[in-house]
Amino acid sequence: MKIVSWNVNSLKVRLPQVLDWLAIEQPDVLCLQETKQEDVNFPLTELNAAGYQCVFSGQKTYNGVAILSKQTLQQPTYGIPNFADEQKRVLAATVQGVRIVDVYIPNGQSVDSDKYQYKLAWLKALTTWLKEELKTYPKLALLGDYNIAPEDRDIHEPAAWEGQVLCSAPERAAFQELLALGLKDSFRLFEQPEKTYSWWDYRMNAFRRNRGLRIDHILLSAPLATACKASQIDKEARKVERPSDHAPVFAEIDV
DNA sequence: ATGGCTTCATAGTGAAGA
Repeated sequence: MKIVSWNVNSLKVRLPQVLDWLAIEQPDVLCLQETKQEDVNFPLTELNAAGYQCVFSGQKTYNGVAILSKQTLQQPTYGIPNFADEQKRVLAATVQGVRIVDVYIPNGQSVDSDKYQYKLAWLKALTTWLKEELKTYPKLALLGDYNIAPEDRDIHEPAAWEGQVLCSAPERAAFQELLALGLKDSFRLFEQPEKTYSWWDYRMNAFRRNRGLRIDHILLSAPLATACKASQIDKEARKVERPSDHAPVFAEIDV
């Protein structure tokens, strides 16, 4: 089972790229973030025609998540239960007995902002929920844009980013709390090239200079981590004309 | 250099992203 996370930064703008990419890569499951599209405008017809079932939760302008799957999507959940949030950032569904959780974790803007406090509270609510979810679904994959670079090796210039949002100690501690649930970072289960990132700023030729961060992740519960055969980041998708600023992140699991 | 670039909502600019 090939599962992928991709922050597309507007599904309206990126739909042709997503369709081209699906036709080539043929993942079993694709989790999208930042669709920035109300549900009434979701391109269901096009994606169904491409062979994918969909669940989606969107809003105008910001946020928005969707799960695309070749196989039947069951037991969909919208948002974090018992956590009031106007922002559409979470979707879960079961595919072939695997619980797929798609998250667009808040950016946080800067460590001294209200949005940063919202991010930390949000992460706490996510962790509390997943602890319960894992009891129901031992085979669980948490995919998405985490907006957290877990370690210095996930940053092109750690000194410049030290203590900044996406890299701060409380955010990294929150990431460790997710790992403490028994989840594994699929990317780090394997030997990886140095300086591999999943996001590059649109400005300052950041992609050409490989000035990036690894902030998109696929965490796997123990039974899935054991069954994981590969994980990589598809940098090619960032090279096309008018790309998303994020690249797709892959994990391949024997299920 | 507190900018750089892209998107959205909107009709000239501002917010937000990361």
